[in-house]
Amino acid sequence: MVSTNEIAEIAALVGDPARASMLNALLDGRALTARELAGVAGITPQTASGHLARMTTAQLLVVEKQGRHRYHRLATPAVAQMLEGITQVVAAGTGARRNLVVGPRDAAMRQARVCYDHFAGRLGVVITESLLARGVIEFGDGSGLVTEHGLATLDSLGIAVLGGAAARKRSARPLCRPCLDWSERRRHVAGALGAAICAT
Amino acid sequence: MVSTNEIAEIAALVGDPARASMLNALLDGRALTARELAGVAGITPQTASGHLARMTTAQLLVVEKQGRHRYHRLATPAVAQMLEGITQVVAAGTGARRNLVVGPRDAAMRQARVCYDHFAGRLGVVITESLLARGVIEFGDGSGLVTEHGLATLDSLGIAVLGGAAARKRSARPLCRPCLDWSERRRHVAGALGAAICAT
DNA sequence: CAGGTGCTTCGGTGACGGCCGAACCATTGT
DNA sequence: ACAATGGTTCGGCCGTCACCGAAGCACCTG
Repeated sequence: MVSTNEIAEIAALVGDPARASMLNALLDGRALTARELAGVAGITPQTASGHLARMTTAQLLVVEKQGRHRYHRLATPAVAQMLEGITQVVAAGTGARRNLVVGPRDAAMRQARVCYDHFAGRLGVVITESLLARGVIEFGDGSGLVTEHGLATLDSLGIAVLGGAAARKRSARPLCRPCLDWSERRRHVAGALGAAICAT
Repeated sequence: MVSTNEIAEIAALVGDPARASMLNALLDGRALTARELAGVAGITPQTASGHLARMTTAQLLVVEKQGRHRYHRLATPAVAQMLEGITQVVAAGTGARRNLVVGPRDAAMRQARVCYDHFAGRLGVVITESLLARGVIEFGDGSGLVTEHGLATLDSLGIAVLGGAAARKRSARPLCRPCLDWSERRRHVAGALGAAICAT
């Protein structure tokens, strides 16, 4: 059973303005650093660090250390849904017709959304499906790769995936990584390939 | 736009163990008094009164004064959904398979649930649909009534809707009121008729 | 009109927690 | 190896808020 104390614990975490700002900034699925989150919350980095640590131990966030940066992201889609639920209550309290304004914008958001630097949402999923069907990319478990055939195809489309063979080995960033989208619950292309497509 | 401060304000309200207990006790749609809520929260009535006042001004609760009692109830279904969302996060954090335990019980809950004193859930909706199809009741906007034909039908089923003609006029309580169910989002019979059917 | 009950308001106390300054690790680049 | 940068930990300050005792208000009942 879920005790009320646990509910209060989670709610209290969201109940601080600084933490609420950070969670809100992470709502679109991006992964931000502690400094960036401190900026949006209007607090110093050391204070933000404490907040982030607490939210991470409470399973609200997950960290992904990458070099000297630590990217923070919402742990599960359930967290986003919870925030959505709270927002609904706020909207219902401050004025009922607020939904009419948010509704269309939200629908457009779901359609073509940018997740950090690559396409997400329905558009991103469709693109990914197409690339998979044409044999341009392949997905393993937790990783992805671009086929030789796919590399040529992308070049012909004017998508510069890599600067050169040298850069290919240097780049610590995964070239093609599956990323589970929240609204669609399906994989889409992330990593350098996703960014390149998005730039094009 | 919904500011993060408003989100934090609402979340902070839920973030207190005492208030979370009270909200949890009100989750099934019942209306409880301040004393009862103080009991479930384990605090004195005067402390509970302060909590209830704050939640009422924040539009989380509505009060219904009835004699010297003051019944407190969740203001909107959105509040219940918000609590549901928080609970989901708690369940996801404390162990993923918790849903397997809660799931069946929750499903049974959705099937035949009692909302204060009348049927809700899927069973309640089905009954209501049936009554509507047979012309026993009719729904307007925000109110409902029992037809003459329906009164006879209910009598033949052994459902004592009214004690007598005198009681019919006395009762300040609406005889048949549509009540929007949370899980089904569809109307079901509330009021005295719902209570009578439930008793039978 | 008393007497009783439910509820709220007021005052004071205590503790939890957010905040920042300063010092301390870790990683990168020159 | 040495600065530089991002991030975390520690110590102390201060505001906010939950809590209860006591008194006051509102409403039923005899």
